[in-house]
Amino acid sequence: MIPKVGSNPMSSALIDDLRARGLVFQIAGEGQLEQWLDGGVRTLYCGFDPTADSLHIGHLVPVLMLRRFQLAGHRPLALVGGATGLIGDPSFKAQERQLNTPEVVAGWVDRLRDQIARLIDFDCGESSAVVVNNLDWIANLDALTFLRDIGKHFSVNSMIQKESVKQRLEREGSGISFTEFTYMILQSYDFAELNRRYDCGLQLGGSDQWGNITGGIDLTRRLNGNQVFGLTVPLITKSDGTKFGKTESGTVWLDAARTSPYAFYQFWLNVADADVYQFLKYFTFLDVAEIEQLHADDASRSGRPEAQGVLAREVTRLIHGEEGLAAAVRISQSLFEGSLEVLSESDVLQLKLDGLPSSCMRRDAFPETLTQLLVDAGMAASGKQIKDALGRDAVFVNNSPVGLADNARVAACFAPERAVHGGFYLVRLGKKKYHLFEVL
RNA sequence: GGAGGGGUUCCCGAGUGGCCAAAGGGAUCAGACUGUAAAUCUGACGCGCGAGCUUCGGUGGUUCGAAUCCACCCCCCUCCA
Repeated sequence: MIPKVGSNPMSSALIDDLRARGLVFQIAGEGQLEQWLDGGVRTLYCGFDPTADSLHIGHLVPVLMLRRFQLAGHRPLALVGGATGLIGDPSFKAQERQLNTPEVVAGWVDRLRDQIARLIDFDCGESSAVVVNNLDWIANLDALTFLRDIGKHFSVNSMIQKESVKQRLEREGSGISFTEFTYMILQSYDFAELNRRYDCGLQLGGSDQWGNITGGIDLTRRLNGNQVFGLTVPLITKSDGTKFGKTESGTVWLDAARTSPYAFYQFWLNVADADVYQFLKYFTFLDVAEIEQLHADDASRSGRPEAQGVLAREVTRLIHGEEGLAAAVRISQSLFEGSLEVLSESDVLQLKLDGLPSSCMRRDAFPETLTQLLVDAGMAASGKQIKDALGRDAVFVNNSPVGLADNARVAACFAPERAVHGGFYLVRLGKKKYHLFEVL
């Protein structure tokens, strides 16, 4: 549940809470930021560049930060980088990025705006959020104005000192184009412009944005004579050292069409014990004390912790709403806890609608082998893997085990009398992979 | 422009004429154990149900036979100008 705005009106308490959650990595203007926040309703912003048609869970912490500030009574601006997305941020990137066409980027901007809009409140009085697009002030910026009025404030000497571009400057083989090198200037200009237009005084970002944020702070002081602040959140890491936000099937997106609510829910449900309490602090609005209590309770009990379930429900509800959460829970329960026989026909159809991987085929169009069929369905990368699973009795069609001997007997495995509700077959590979086949 | 080093299967990295679909490690997939964890152990890991087919920067060549030898080309790294 998203708490109501104004539930935590004390701003210095906000920073304390953020620190307790481990959400503060660096602060520019340390010491003065708290006072500034305590002085009234403040405006802050965080930018999101359109690099795809959806945000992914890597973007979630900064978006939720906007929400956290809003809950504390401040006004968040969500900036979508319609202009900066056309340039490409070089920060800590190993290589020059491929440019996307303006049409494509514009389409992505719309998608991101819709996604962000669902997570912050646009109708809560003076804390109401605003979505802005830097294309509005950068598109018509002419070269001379840019060079004389903005560029003059930047020292190349200091720009090349920034850690975020250092490796690109020093590394042989992969340099940096002038285009990407100027990215920092555009983002800095955003801050100054938002300060001028909205009296925005704080920029949030990931730790990789530190260089761009301090650049904006300097420019705002020079251009507008105002002192503004910066705050970065830490890079989300996992205890096992692997990259956060990726699964075997790739990035975990916020868009339900790319990552189903079921898959999304499962992602959080499978978070390691060593990470789950920290993630609860990062990704939910539960009180830190509440999370600590949950941690203590889990530790005092043997068996499976409850934290993953709490995390999965909270975050899935936040992103996909009560309906999305209900769908995810429904599928998870029927697959992992219930038995398939008890599913009604509408339940089976619902599994499909709820995002369980599924495919439809004609009975007379079966491939020759199960390996082929399941690879085509995307259940494994190669027939070898299916073969291995078949040999270990790890494949089930509607809960009936099928083995290596059945490989060439596809029709028998999918015999009409084995179907559920006419023509449905739920194939399980291993413990967690499911695929629903509808055979006509 | 000159001198040297290097490009191997998803990644790192061995391999310098047949025993090589190519050591070892990582990642990944499956099994056991569990909690739809972690750790550990086992198996798989170019493609193919199989016969078999296709790989070792590229193109040609030598050879009964090449990732390994030769020629040319492309790319990367280090040092010197």
